[in-house]
Amino acid sequence: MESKRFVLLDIDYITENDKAVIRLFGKLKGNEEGKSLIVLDKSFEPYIYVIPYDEEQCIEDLNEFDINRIGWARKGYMGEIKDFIKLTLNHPQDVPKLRDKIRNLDSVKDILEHDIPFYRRYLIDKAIFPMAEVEVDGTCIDNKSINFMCSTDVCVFEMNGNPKPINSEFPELKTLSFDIEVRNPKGMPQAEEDPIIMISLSSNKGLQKVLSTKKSPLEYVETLKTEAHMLERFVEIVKSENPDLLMGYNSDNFDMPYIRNRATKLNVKMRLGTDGSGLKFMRRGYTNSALVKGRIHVDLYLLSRRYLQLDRYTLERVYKELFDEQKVDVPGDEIFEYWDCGGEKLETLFKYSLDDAVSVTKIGEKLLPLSMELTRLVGQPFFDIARMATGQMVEWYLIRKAYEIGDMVPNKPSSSQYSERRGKKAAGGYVMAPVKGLHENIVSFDFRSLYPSIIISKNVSPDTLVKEGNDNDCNIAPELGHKFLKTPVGFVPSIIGNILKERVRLKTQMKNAVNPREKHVLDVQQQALKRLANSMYGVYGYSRFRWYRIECAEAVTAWGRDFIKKTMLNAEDYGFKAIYADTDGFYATFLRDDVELSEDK
DNA sequence: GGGGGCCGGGG
DNA sequence: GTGTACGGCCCCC
Repeated sequence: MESKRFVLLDIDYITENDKAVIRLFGKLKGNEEGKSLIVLDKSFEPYIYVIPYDEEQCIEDLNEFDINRIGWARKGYMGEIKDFIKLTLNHPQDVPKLRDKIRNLDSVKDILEHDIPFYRRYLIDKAIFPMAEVEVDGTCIDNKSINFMCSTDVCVFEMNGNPKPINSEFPELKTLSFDIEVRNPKGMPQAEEDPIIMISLSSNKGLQKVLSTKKSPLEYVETLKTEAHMLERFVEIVKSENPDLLMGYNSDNFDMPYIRNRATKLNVKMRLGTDGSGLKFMRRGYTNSALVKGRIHVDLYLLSRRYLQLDRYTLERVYKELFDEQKVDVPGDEIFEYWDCGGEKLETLFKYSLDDAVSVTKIGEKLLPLSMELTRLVGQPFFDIARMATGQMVEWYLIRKAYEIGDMVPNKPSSSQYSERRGKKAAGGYVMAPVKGLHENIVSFDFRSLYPSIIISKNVSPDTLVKEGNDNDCNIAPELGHKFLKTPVGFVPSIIGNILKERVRLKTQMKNAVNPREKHVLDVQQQALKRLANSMYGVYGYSRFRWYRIECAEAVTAWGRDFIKKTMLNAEDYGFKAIYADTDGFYATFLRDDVELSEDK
């Protein structure tokens, strides 16, 4: 028995002898620093909860199914502590197979926690976080015995017991950015016909290279005989560089699928994964994502859309925004001409291609830290976080917190619940149309984190919402009259409260920090908390969310409107006349100068 | 004003 | 994969 300490990069599961085996992908720390690791855990089992109408009958009915075992669990649910049947199944895929049959039993009222993917369940139950360090005990196993082909030098390790989370610093990751150029003389590239002519690579450790089938005096150009050789060389470089992150721009929907299609046509195996596996594609709603096992493929287009507020999100535009520099530009429909022409034109194309990959590396350096912190906060894989809307992050954060305090996680809405919810919409924030004209002496007022503050101060939460009760014990929302218990502190308010407290702590620490790098890390951490707190209100109003409660959404905005209107009236007494208001702040002109300016809020 | 359709990025 | 999730803008009635 030995132990391994590593940065947890990613997680999935495979099936061996009809049983699920969790795989933790990591980078080793300590004396084998930098080597890739795959930890296997064969001991984790899928489970769901059942609320019975008739316990005895229910257990009898459940025994008819091919399930592993039946037990009991005590959990908090809708503000009460209750006992639930815990059903342990043989395989994660038995859950979607059996859940409808179980739910439809006459002895069953409902089933719970049947829609939490197995790998996510693992991270939550074992209290481990991606992008942080983990320690495991176990034994190394022979690499070849698991039929891993063409893998990078990787340690495969079978785990005993539980993984231990290590309180660790922000890990330093190796990134490799890539970009392809295609010869497409007729409109948009068609993988059936148009070959890849260049693959540019750029790492955060100094590698800069362009693979191509044409020659160039430029020292960073490496010429390969054929397109197939170029793809093989790309795989070779990824293996030798062994990056943790593979980055592209719109690579989920362009580069990766294109590479896959060309590689299939040319019969090249793109074994980019640390387990020797090829490219995989997942449908995620309206779009695709491309994944490489053991490395994290990040598409910066998605992150740019999430974190930057721009009119357009071309690589050029994003780069300009972050670095205020113009990139080399070659119009897409002229690339084939630059390529065919040769000479200086070709040289420009090489430069452009490398510049794209280098820009991706630089943009990554700006955008990745926030996603990293959100990953460490929410506790779901970086791959998922980089493709998740903030509202979803909030939900997964709450799911983890619910598990920590022994609360049951509400179900996702069924399609009928969803369509019913979609019909209702909570009224929004107060908006006052701007007063026309040129104004002078403008003052702006805004509430710091208005909605999070309301949720906390009014204890707005699904588990504190009451239909009946003594008004004295309740906060009552204006306009609508929704009531919320003053005590105990609700689930969502307590979590937002902790987030805001932690944020204050980080900001103080930040102010006192001397080291600029430390300051920056703390700043990103507090930004991540801010994002999470500010999005938390959304879980009440978005029809797809588990903690959806229209009364909570309505109450929050009603209090918000109430506060801002009262503040505007109040401000008039001090000589301010509001000229424009929106949700959590307003602009006013100062009419009198005999009153001293007071602090806002 | 509200529902349906389309598009984003990439070459 | 304990799958199938966007949001803004334009057009048209």
